[in-house]
Amino acid sequence: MLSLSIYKQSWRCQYRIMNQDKKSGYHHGSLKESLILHAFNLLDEAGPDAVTIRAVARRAQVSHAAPANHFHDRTALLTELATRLFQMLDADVRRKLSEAESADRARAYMEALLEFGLRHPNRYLLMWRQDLVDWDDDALSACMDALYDSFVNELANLPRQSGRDPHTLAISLWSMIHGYVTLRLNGVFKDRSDEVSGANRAAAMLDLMLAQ
Amino acid sequence: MLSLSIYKQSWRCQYRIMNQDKKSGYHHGSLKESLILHAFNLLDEAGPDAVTIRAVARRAQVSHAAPANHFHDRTALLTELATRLFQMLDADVRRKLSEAESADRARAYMEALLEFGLRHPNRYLLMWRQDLVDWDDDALSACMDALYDSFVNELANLPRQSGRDPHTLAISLWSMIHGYVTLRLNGVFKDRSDEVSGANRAAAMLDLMLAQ
DNA sequence: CTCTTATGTTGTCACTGTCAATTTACAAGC
DNA sequence: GCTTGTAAATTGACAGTGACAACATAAGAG
Repeated sequence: MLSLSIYKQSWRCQYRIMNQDKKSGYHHGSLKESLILHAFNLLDEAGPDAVTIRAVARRAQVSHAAPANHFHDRTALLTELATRLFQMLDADVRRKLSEAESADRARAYMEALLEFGLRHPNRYLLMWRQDLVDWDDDALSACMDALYDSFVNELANLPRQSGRDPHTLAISLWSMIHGYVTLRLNGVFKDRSDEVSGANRAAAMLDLMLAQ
Repeated sequence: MLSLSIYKQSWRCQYRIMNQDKKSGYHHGSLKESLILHAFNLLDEAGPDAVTIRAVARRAQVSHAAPANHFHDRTALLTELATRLFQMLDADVRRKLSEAESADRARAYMEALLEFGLRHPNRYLLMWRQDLVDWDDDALSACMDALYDSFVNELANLPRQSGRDPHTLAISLWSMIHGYVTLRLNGVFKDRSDEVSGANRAAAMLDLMLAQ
């Protein structure tokens, strides 16, 4: 019976790997992750509004009510996506920080935020859609808090900015980058004032704020 | 016959005034304006998502398909709202400008934007919802352009900023205020760092940018 | 008075989120 | 091995949405 149990176990494992995305039988095996995967694809392809419960279920080749077992709400699904996106952003920040020289650590934060937004427009838009995402969710707000707190910390350690309130500086910088990305993704700067390279514009903006 | 025409004209006028919001007979009389009025009410009460064609039609006491005669789309209705909101914002800016001293004219712009956003959260959110509003609409983009251009103009005339690129300065300032308002409306700064008064925080942020 | 057009009406379709009732798979206890 | 319970999927339904089509009526022009 032991061997049987082991066999079952390994079969289950193989089943899960093989059916990462396909259903063979009544149960899916790893539906939750599959739903998230397809939700991200839909998000990237067609924006937050396209990420409907039923569309995601269709892509996972599963009935329209199946996702309810894993996500109570549509909001719950989108909040899960947003939480993971904040984690991805955090990873980007850490990568940039590890490469940055000590003087440019604050800049690395801002650049990570900017690049993330410009590289994945729909993902960035979802992260800040208050009406789609539950900001009271513990996991989500924990990710947000961690990101913000480490940024404030970085700014407080900046030698030249010692006289300034780090919160004011943090909120100013964050607001500026976030505002710029948001306006740009919304097409406001489309053809205005040769808005070719967001990175160049943002660099000039950061110069305005940091270098003095 | 001339007198008849005049009589008809005045009767029509009176009819329109009397039935600003009520229908008496088959035709409404001034449905388009009534729809816009109720759409603004819905927007203020419950946000952009609550402004559905059918909900607006119900409030105007009219059938669900009636609005189609005045707005081809839901997008068309929301674009009309956004256009008017940009005009209101423009009026606010002009009012603030007329009160401002010459040194603080750029600041007046930013304060108008900030106050508009914090005073009318749902209106502000709608104005920047790329997925709900048609940014290629001529009337809308004309309003946007006028607002931005006059702001750049104001910054270019600032004596102390003569060495800087006015576009970079304009985009930086606009992005910062827009980002701050957006993040604040989304509840990001809810209890973080004593975010009590948006005006105070914003004043400190503007000091960071302008006063040096 | 008649004809046209603008502005309403009802009805329908496909889609959505959410719920209820049902069916199946899996695991644990005997 | 068999039963039993629970997790995870199914179908079906409901109300709400935007959009369209077919139709009705009112207003105005000739």
